[in-house]
Order: sequence, then structure tokens, then C-alpha cells
Amino acid sequence: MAADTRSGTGPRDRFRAQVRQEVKTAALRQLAEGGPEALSLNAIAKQLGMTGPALYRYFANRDSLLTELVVDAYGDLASALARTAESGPADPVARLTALVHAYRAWALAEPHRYRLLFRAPLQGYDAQAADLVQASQPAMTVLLDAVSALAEPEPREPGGEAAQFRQWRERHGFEDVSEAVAARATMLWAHLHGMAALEIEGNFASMGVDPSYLYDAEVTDFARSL
Amino acid sequence: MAADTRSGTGPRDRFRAQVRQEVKTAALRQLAEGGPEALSLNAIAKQLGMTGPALYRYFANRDSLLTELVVDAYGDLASALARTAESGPADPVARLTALVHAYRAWALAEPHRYRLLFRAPLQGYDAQAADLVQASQPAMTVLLDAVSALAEPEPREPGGEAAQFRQWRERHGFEDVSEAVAARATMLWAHLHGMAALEIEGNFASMGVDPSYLYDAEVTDFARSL
DNA sequence: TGTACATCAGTGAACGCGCGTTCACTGATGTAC
DNA sequence: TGTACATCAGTGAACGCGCGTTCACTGATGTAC
Repeated sequence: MAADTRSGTGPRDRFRAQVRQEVKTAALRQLAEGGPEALSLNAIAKQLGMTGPALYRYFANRDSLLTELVVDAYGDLASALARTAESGPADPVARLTALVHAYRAWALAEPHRYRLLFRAPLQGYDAQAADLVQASQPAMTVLLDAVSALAEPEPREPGGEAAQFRQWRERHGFEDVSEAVAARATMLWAHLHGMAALEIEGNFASMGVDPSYLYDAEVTDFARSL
Repeated sequence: MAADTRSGTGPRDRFRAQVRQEVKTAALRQLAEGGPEALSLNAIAKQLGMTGPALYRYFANRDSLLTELVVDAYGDLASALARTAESGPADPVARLTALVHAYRAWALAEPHRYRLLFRAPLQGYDAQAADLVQASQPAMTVLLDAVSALAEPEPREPGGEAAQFRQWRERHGFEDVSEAVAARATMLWAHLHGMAALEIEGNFASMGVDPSYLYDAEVTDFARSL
């Protein structure tokens, strides 16, 4: 199999790495222009001045290219958030506000990649669910940290909703985060996703509404709800 | 054009109406099984024991079938919500809770139709945006009414975010609803969408988390935020 | 009640297209001696 | 420094498939007299 990711340092390896990158870039451009699932290997190849079969030197098949795009996108989102969290204001509420706006900004800047992340696997596409879940963790970590920095939420009903997060925390190494925080952060994430998804798909635009206020209100309400 | 919706009462018209319905049913089944955009006219025809071109007696083309499915789905969602609102408890908070759970239930029961509603037009698909926006109103009305029944929110900053809802209210005949209510209802809707979308796409399942608590907390927090 | 005619559902062939993927092959490039 | 060889990127043809859509046509069905 020539399509592996095994890497080296020879000139050929550097060439491979560069072409792989060009393929991904072309793929993203294609996703950006034609809607989701405009991703065609033949079209990508043509865009790079090659023929279709040549791509099989670089990727095992269409699905593995897609998977790699997803993993990359998770990484990008996570680092955009991390950058904001690090350089942001010290006040926890202000920091969370900055984070929330960074989330929105990333989704708006690259809606096709955002869709790639949060739409279900397209058809068959088992696509190593484990790998993907793992790839999604770093972004979640940034959120969790920011939420932790706010006041610890009082558990509403002891042993209630928060309990189910125990497994999840342990499985992903978030052991220094309380279950109640995990539960609240998940809620925040769901809210963010709803706002970003609707905005990306144009639902606010068709109402003539600017959803910016949602993001500010979100943090206000969230802080108040702890 | 034989594909119009012009209706009559003769036996032929009744036959037409029935076949149209069967086509839609087959289309939905297809969407439900194969992922989104598994909608193929040829496959639908085969499922009904006809050949592909026969469908053009009933629908002008693929897009207009799709559009009709979307409009139907909006109608279905709206009536599911309306039914809940009418038969629900009198207490406004309890009623909103019931509504929120009805929203979730509809999305979970028919994820393929839910996606049809809130994912952007698939590729070209201008698809009379006006028609679609109009079709989406009844569901929004139910939400607005339920939110109105809670205490009127104090405007946070006079002339702020809520102001932009004036146009929207007037355009859609929601004149008896305050702008502040519209703004808060929109926020609620965005939250609901986020939770439902993530649940449908399996994001909570892959965390091993049951998102039911989100829906209850949503109403609690929402009521508190007014 | 029976016949003539218009309507229209559905067929089958065809058009042109694009897809992912395999395979045997060519020719350039880097590597080892 | 130069030559021989192995590696590997990329091609072109082919496979089998499905798509939406058009067109001329057949045959059944309802309608008007």
C-alpha cells in the first residue's frame, strides 16, 4: 500500500507530504464551493493537474481523505480556541465570552469544515469512530477549562444528571473537572452549536436578524445559571 | 406540464393525489435509510414498481419533490408542537417544558426530516426561499406563544438586540408579540436546535451521555433568565 | 346504453454525465556501489 | 564521479455503476354525446 502515512525525511518523503497537503487543500476548496459532498477525487485530481488514479498514491480511498480532513478540522478549531483562551482577559466571564465568540468566528469563517465536524458520518462511513472522538477532545478541553474557572455550579439534584459524566470524564482524562462542570459545559457547547449551525445555514439571515446578541446573552445567562 | 399540483375531484385527480403521496412516502423512506441525499428519483420509481421517467407526471423535477418534502415536514413539526401546546398543562413553565420535549421527540423520531428542515439547501437549490420561510412560521408561532405566556422579559438594553426583530415581526404578522419576546424565543429555538442536532448526529451517544437533562435545564434556565 | 374521442399514466430507449476504484504500464528520480 | 538498479509518481484504459432528464410512443381510462 503506497497510501500509508508512514513518513520519513528523504526528498521523496518531503515531496509526498507536500502533495498530500495540496490534495487536502484542493479538497477543502471543493467542499467550500460545491456544498457538502461535493468532494470528488476525480475533480480534486483535475484541479491539481493530475488524473484520478494518481490520488491513490496518497490516500487509500475517499473515506480516508475525508477522515483526515475531519481530524485536521478538529485540530484547527481546538487551536483557535486555545489561542483565544491563552491570550484572552483574565476575568473568567470575559474570557468565556471571548471563547464563545471565537467559536462562532471559526464556524463562520469555515462553515464547510464546521459541517464536516458536526454532521453525522455521511453514509456508510464507520470511520474509526474512536479516532474521531479522540480528535474532538482538545477543543472540549478548552471549553471545560474556561467553564471550570467560573464558580463551581451547585449540583441541582445530587446524583442526578451529572452522574452520567463520570464515565466520560474518566475515559478522556478530565479527572480534575467535576461532573457538574462537565454537565454544564456540555450544555454550553450544545447551545453554541445551535447558534452556529443556524447561522451557518442562513436561518438568521433569512429572518433579517443578526445573531451576535445570542452569543453575549449566552454567557450572561450561563454565568447566572451556575 | 403534467406535474402541476392543480387539483380537481374527478377519479383521475384522486388517483394522482394518491400516487403523489406514495412517491413522497417512498422518498422519505429512502432518506431515512440511506443518509441525506440518498434521494434518487430512479430508486423511488423502482420502489413503486414504475420506471424513472414516470415520476415526471407527478413532480416537475427532483428539486420540487424535495421542496414539497420540506414544506410537509415543517407542517408536521408545527402540528406536533401545536397539539402539545393545546393539550398541555396550564402552567406556563410546565407547558414550555412539554413543548421543548415535543420538539426533541419530533427530531428524534424523524431525524431525516429534521435534517431536511435545518440543513442548508443542498447545492444549487434556490428553492423559493420565500415559500420555505413561510412554511417555517407556524412552528415558530407555537414557540412564540408559549414564551409569551411566561413573564415579559425586561429589555436588557433599551433599543438593543431586540430592535432588529421589529421588521421580522411585522413581515410575519407576529405583531402581538413584543420584540423582547421574539429575541428570547429565538434564543430558545437556537438552543433547542443545538441539542437536537447533536443528539441526532450521535454526538451525545458517543460520549455515553443521555441529553434528557439538557431539555429540562433549558426551561429552568430560560424561565430564570427572563 | 353504446360508441367516439380526448386525456393522460407509464414505458423504453437514449443522452451525457460523473463517480470510485483496479490494473498494467512508462518514465523519471533517488540511492548504493 | 559515474554507472546500475530499485523505487515510486503518474498515466490511460477499463469496469460497473447510478444519476436526472427528454422524447416519441402505447394503451388504458374517463368523458361527452
